Amino acid sequence: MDTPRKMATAQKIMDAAIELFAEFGYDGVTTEQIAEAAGFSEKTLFRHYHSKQSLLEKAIDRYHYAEEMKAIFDRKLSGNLDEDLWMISEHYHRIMYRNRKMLQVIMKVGSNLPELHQHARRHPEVLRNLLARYFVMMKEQGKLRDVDPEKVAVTFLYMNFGLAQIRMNDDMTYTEEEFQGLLKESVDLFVRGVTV
Amino acid sequence: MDTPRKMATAQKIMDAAIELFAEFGYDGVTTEQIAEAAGFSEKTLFRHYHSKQSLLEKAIDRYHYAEEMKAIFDRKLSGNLDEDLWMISEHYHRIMYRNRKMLQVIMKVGSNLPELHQHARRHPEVLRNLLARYFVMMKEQGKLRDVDPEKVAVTFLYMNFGLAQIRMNDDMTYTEEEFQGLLKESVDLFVRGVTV
DNA sequence: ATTGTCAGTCAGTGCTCACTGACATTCAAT
DNA sequence: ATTGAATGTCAGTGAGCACTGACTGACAAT
Repeated sequence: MDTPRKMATAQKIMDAAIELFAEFGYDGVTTEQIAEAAGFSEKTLFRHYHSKQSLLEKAIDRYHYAEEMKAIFDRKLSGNLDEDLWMISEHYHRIMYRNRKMLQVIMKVGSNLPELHQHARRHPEVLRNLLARYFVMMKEQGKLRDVDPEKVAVTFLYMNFGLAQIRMNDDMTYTEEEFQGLLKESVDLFVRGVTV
Repeated sequence: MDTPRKMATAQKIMDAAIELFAEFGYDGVTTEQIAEAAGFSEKTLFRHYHSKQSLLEKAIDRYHYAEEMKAIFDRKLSGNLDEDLWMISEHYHRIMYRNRKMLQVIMKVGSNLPELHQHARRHPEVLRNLLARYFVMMKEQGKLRDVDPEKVAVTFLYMNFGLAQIRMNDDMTYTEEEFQGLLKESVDLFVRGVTV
């Protein structure tokens, strides 16, 4: 049976693992270090996860984002370019920030674990398609100047991806407010760039 | 004496090392694999680099970009926003593409090697300052609308950084031409976004 | 008081890996 | 043909690491 106590320790161990994997990489961390950081013995780690790799794999299941973005596109779009893009950006960065540790892990894991890469690469792909569809729609409604919606989608996606990097590491070069200001300016710039 | 033969093997070994580090990460590659990929015995690797880490460190000396970007700003700017930004982007992406393997290495190395991170983080910082100064100048000359030059610089930098990611891995989702087209559209969009 | 669950201890196994030393071999230049 | 530098071979060392097994202790529910 999965008692709450059991789950709590499993959780703590995973938290510690993600934290350490993000900083030092999968190969850069020992199971002993993970266990110690979680406050348990190494033995306990192996009782909950039968291998180091399975621990990583379970952690990856935490990493969502495609699904969440899809939901946003399905429900919340107004048709106002400025509003929509701002909203999309906000959600995107919230998701990226929440998952930043796992993202660092994924970026650091090499091709040793190929399934992981496939898995991770799917997500931005989904978002790109959602954005492209959206821009096609907007163009049909005459809300864009003569641009290639695909390219515009990619530009918007990677602009945001780039900006998200700023908050990946924990150095506080930007406060939350400063970052929001930066985002605001970026999205505004982008909207001006694609409208007439 | 450093004979040409000696240098050639040292070079081959380093090339192989960078290639493998980029794909599997520093900890994910053995010295034996590196030597084999380079076509030499492991022993020879250690005769040229007295440790695995020193091999990585020597490799990092290859990684330039701040200096190159500085040179571009010093000489080649015309004052025409569109031209300048397009030129800067082009150079940036050429440098990033040339150094892509090392960039992958750097991104994958964990905090085990902190000097490396410091070293790497300096480069975008320099470029950001160069861009900020440039946008301040342009604004003084009345070539920008009422924007914050710092934020504009950061947006431009990270937009390009994001786009550079597209070509980091060797999956050929974009051809060289398609990528240039994408860049063109991005820079164009950006220029429209910051001018009146 | 008993029993089941979860965690700790400790000693250990088997493997991998960075790195070495002694000696043999290849190769290029004279 | 000789020499010296560069590379190969092979066997090994010592450390680190994922992972295990046998056993003990803490605690909560019945």
